[in-house]
Amino acid sequence: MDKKYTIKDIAQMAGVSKGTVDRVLHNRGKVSPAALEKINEVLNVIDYEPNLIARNLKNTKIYKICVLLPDPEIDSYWLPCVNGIQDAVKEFKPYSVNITIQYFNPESKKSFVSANNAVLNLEPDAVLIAPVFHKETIEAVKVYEESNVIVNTFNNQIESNAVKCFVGQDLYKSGRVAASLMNLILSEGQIAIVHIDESLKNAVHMQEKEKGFRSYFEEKKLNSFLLTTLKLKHPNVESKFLNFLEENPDLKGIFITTSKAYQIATTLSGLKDKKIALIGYDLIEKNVNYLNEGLLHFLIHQNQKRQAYLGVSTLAEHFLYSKEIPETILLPIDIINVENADFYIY
Amino acid sequence: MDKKYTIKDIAQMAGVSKGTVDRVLHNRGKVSPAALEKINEVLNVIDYEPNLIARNLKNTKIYKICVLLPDPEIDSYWLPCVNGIQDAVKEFKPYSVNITIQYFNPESKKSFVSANNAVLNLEPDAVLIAPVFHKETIEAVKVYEESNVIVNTFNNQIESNAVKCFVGQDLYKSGRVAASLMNLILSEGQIAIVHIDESLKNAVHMQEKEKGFRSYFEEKKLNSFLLTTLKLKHPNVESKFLNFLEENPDLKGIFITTSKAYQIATTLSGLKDKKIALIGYDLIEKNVNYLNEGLLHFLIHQNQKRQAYLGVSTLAEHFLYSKEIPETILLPIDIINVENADFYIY
DNA sequence: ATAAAAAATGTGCTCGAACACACTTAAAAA
DNA sequence: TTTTTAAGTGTGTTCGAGCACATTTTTTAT
Repeated sequence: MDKKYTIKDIAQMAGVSKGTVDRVLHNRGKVSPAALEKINEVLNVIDYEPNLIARNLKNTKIYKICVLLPDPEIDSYWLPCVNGIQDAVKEFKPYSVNITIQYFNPESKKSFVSANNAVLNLEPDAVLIAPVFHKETIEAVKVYEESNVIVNTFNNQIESNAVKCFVGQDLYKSGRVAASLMNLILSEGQIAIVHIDESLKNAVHMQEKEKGFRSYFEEKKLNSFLLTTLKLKHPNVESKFLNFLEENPDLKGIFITTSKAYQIATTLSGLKDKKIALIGYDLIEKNVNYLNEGLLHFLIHQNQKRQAYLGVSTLAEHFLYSKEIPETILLPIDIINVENADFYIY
Repeated sequence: MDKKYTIKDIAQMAGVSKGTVDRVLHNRGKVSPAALEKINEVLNVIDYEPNLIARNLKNTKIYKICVLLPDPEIDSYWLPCVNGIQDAVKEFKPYSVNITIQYFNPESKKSFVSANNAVLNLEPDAVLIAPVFHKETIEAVKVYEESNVIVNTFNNQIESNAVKCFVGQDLYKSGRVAASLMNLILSEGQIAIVHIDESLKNAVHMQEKEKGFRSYFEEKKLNSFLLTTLKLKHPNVESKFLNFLEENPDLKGIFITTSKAYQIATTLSGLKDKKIALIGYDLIEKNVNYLNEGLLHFLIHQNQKRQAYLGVSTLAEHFLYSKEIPETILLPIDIINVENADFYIY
């Protein structure tokens, strides 16, 4: 019943040679109707599963997968991704899949373009892109498509049907999750939605989260809340935020749409009298520290490590085992507080 | 640089035959110091990774893994586990690993014992047990050890160093997580810790959760809360609970330590005037429905599906790729509310 | 010095799928 | 009927690791 049948077994049972069986299995034609029927009869009775091990043995091609990632030394947000990729590298090392990372400067479009050119020169079979620059990515993807290179993206979504698969999170929903948590901590008052970012690369990202956040309060008709949006940019994050605090002395909660919640927490830790609910994103060390201190109340885990890992592993498994690549992989929106954070940090 | 070296390559480089290289790689002895040195020199320079595909090709042994699981038709709690196992079955079908499930009646120790005997007759290479019956499991594990069968457990932990690996959750911590959420919904009042179970099989399980729950309030010195424990057993869950409600009219919150939170929610849905915070376990359909209705506030996801999957997949990968089996795999304590539940339901 | 034993080394086959190529049989054309 | 072409079928090799066995070299004993 659970015996593993081989092509040779089938050939024997059908009274033909393994070559003929092979032709039937792969629709290579050149098979007489009589032989076809005999073989199909056998195939209908038994449950043939080709031995993937043997199939791949013959395949000496080394598949090349390139990952385009912002340099984590410039923006440490991307560090977990490197770990995720390295996990995949380790996993697929014994197989004929070669994974390389190409870093670029997340503040320089030029750097992104030249990184793409470098990748193209490596003639990869597939690439995984963190599409920080929208327009430039669209163009790069076009070139990859012409060269028959499979493209996966992660973290940020871009609209292009040349992209095979996107790994990420439903940002709108994650904003709603944040809102539901905020509504649990507070029952009324002013809440600020704060966008902190050096560049405005994540504009769409942050907007989606804000939309989701606001939708929750609107839908539930929670009129006792007042939502205010605040944009902060690199050199003067703290000063501008302090201004905002002075102008809004009754602020009760802050939803930070990026991983920079720790910056707000740092500022607030200097003001002892303020008791403000903070919800942010990502389990980076500084955030977790403030979680432990009780200044940060919730973090939403975007699990970039797993995003990056899944981005390449689906590609590798596609090449190795001809697994299908799903169009989108949406990771769960993990709710983290001080009590369960440990289990999400690797 | 990233070329894949084969044993033949190494043999050629070292000026010996592949047989000798093989002996060195596997410490099979019978190698002259001169040859050993030459080969080691080559191995130090290049980065040899044996081709696992080729290695496993020759290995025609079909590994047998048996899963001992309570019949999900008797207790639907175990249904997700079946799905997890079936995922693993699908994944490893093309390889020489055979996974079978042996069901037993979770209310009958006799059934568990006979299931173990049936499994033993199949002469498995490894088993994964849901150790519902503590004493019986310990004894069964002893027998498996004597027959050199690897034993993994999941869901419940048992103390036996004959068990190779446990997959589960930190129950104490999960109780603390529940407490932290309760403390967010309520700021004072009486909270009931409710243990619901047909049999008292999960005694340790539930106790650990209660300990964790209580520890949170004790540690934070939250004296405005009053914690009460309530045990409910099958035939008269509702009546006893209604009694309890009458005797404790000021009850503000309930923490249900099993997956039966929906039973409490059902009863409460009949009493319109009560507004009680509910936190329970497991994303079973009935619970999720009450989550959507707003009667249940939080669920803690124990992810039995993944527990079962990991339980067998670590075994399969151990056999196929000689991966190490970790001693314990602790799954994260996922916090679920109505906003993020979708992403955890498969 | 020669035979016997031991140690070291090399050869060749296996696993299952895939595919090139050789071969046989049947059908169509001369 | 014979030749040519096409259709159908079978054989043999490859992939890399692993291991049995044959062969060669070295060491030890007689």
